[in-house]
Amino acid sequence: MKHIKKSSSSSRLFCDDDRSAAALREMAREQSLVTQLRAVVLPAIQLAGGERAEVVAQMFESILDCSAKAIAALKLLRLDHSQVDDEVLLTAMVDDKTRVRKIVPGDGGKDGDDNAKPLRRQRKRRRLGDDSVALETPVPHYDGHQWRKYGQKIINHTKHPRSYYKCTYKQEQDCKATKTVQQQQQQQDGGIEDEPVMYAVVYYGQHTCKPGQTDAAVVQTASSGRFGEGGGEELARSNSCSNISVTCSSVVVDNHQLMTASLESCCNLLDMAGDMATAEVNQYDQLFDVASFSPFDSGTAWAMDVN
DNA sequence: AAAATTTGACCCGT
DNA sequence: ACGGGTCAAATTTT
Repeated sequence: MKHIKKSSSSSRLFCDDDRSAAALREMAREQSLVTQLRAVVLPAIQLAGGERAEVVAQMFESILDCSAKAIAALKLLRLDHSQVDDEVLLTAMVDDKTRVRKIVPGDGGKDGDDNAKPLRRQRKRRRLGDDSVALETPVPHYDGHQWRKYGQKIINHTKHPRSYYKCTYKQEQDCKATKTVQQQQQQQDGGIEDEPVMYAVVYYGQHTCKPGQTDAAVVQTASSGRFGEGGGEELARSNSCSNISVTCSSVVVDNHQLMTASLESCCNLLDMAGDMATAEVNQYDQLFDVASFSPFDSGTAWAMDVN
């Protein structure tokens, strides 16, 4: 019987926290995998020509929507929890600011002060707590939507800039969806050479634009333009309150082996997709917009070169 | 010419 | 005050 007492409440908390965090990670991973699967499956179905493509696309959308909602719900729970046990958490995790975000209700802080500034326009700024979904993927551009880049920023302590996108139909249809994409730091050291470039994608808001006006023929390579050079890297998709990092992998036991195995399967999968697309393009020559469904562009190791 | 991206300034939450 | 999200003029691409 040593010091296993006073910390009992906090350790329990950590346990819960750990478990829910693990659950969140798994769910985010699921999202990443589904996203990647979609990038592989949809192009194939499209090329096979089928009215099924739309159905399948819808199903993918639904699946992703489900997990996004589940993630959001779980996050809310975590948030509540952390508020209730604020004191404990705050004292226990002083040095982990990113993990516990305390929500201060009042915070009058800096009001008054009505200086006469140029007052360009009232900008709504996204808040960190807003519902969002984050995930990591090698195919940040394929998500079935069209995006318009509206900014790029160099983020502290990161090697690659973050790109900001809003729905192409923001104007016409007032769609509020946005997303950010940022290439992940290549985690070297492992023996894995051709490790796929991964992008962190965070999705904010729901799409309210109607897909009807944007069928496959219209969907352009939302990213074929000029990326990759000076620093226009992109990321993929997500939408949650905090940054959940996911790595493509499958269920398992041994962490290390898991990573390796999953990465390999991931690469294989993507290679297959690349081959598929290339083959089809060569064969039909008219490529029915394969590119729009196979965002294997800049930086990544895809064999396909759209142009 | 129109549409999309780049880029630096602007602004706001922390 | 700082960091990062957004705006909008300039530039590039289509």
